[in-house]
Amino acid sequence: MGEKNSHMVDESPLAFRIGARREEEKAIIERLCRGRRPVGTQTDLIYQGQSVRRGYILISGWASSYKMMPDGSRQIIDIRIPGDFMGLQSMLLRRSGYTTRPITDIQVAEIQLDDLFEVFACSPELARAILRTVSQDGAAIAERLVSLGRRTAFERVAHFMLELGARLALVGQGDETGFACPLTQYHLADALGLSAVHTNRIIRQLRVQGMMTFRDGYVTFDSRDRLISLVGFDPAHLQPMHINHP
Amino acid sequence: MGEKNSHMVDESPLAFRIGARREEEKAIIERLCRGRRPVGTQTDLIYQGQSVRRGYILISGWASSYKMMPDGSRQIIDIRIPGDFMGLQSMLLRRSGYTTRPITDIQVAEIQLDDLFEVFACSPELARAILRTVSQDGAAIAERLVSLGRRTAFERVAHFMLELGARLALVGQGDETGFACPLTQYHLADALGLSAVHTNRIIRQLRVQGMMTFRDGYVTFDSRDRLISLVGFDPAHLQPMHINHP
DNA sequence: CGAACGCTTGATGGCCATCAATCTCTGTGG
DNA sequence: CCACAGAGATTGATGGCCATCAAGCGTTCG
Repeated sequence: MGEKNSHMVDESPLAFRIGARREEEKAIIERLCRGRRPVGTQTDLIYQGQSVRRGYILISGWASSYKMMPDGSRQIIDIRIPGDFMGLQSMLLRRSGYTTRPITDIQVAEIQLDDLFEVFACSPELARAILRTVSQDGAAIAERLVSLGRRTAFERVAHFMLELGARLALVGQGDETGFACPLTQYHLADALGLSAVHTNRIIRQLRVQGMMTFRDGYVTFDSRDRLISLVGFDPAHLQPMHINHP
Repeated sequence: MGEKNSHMVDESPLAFRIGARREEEKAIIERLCRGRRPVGTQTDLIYQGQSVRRGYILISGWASSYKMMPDGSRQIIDIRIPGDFMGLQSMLLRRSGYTTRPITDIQVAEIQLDDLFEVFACSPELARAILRTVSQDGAAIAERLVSLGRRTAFERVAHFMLELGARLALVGQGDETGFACPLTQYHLADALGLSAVHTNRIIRQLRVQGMMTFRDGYVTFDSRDRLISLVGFDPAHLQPMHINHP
């Protein structure tokens, strides 16, 4: 479970995720993550349209980046979990198109673009590993694009939960039996392009069919293998990484 | 039009796009793009599931990257135009989740990951500019995620065409009156999560309303301003770039 | 204790998928 | 030179998935 790995997570989910083993590499990442600070759920880290050039590494807690639509509806671009980069785009582009807001209370490390380039200069291997995590994040978004374009509501929910479980496992939180999940059904709906009402029905359907239970902040895979084959989930793009063993 | 800028496009759409003005920078990009070669529409550049570590810069022509679904349907992740990177993910991750295939005959420059890191080491400014173009590509995908999640078919088609027009303008092809577009209605449908039949109806609707015409391989914005305000298009994330003037 | 939030379930309807048929255009081979 | 096949575009008819509206429930918290 997440318990026994929690010390790794607290210390540096990023190092854990990219498989940094040598002290030297851990030290570089630790320096990158210096100056961590807590942020509450009321505070937007990055605001739709702002032009501040900051990025963050999420140390603990969950966040979401989303876009508000003119009619008041919302599309969540991505759910961010410990070890994820946030705001790379607003660092590089003129403006961020999206708002990033904590879902739970979180801890973040603020990073400057120059810090990243410094890492790139110091350790090409580490640079490669970091680019790889960013690519993984991109692949996750592309995978949800596929979901929204060509999958039914049932498949979307199943894929999303399986994917989230796999990502969490990469940073030592949760395993194939399930994971702690602070999302509401509204978060799910907004991430998957569904209405909250319909999302609720699908969750019930998953529960009734003995596939998956989402209740009281916890997701349980009641029959993970059947679910995986039923919806055609492919975890290929989420393999764990090891520096120097790409 | 594309005509008068065609020499820039042929020489290096990437240099043009990132606003490389100094000869030194152009030379670095030119070296990155050495060894260009043609690829026909029958040949997949990157194949869903392959593990070859290659990337490409698209020099001329259009391509698409997509995922085939078990039921035979298709979701296009992105349409690639000159100046775009292709296959960064398959360079960094273990496998590519998607197939990349030319739409027209194209010219590509094959690049290795080490080439990129070399550029990063040589010219931080250029590195930043390249990362920025990659971020732009990511932002474009996120923007289509929003479309598939929360916009009607009408809005999706309009946004997609406006965005494509803006991206093409960045590499000197087309302008606000329209652009040459080798896509079929099937491409459009597969990119927007729609059926080809419905896509056809929406295109007719756009034409009848005097907003936009898509016919014989050419997109014409009959009333671009009205269309932009009608569907709430925001080109903020597509501003042209200038090295050293971020 | 009332308000806010999240979850749940029923009823109605609309957007868009699907099936089906026709038409044009292009390229190919007899 | 024409028959034919295939790709792409177009339009009508039918139906299903999911949005929307509406109402009620339990829990938390000021």
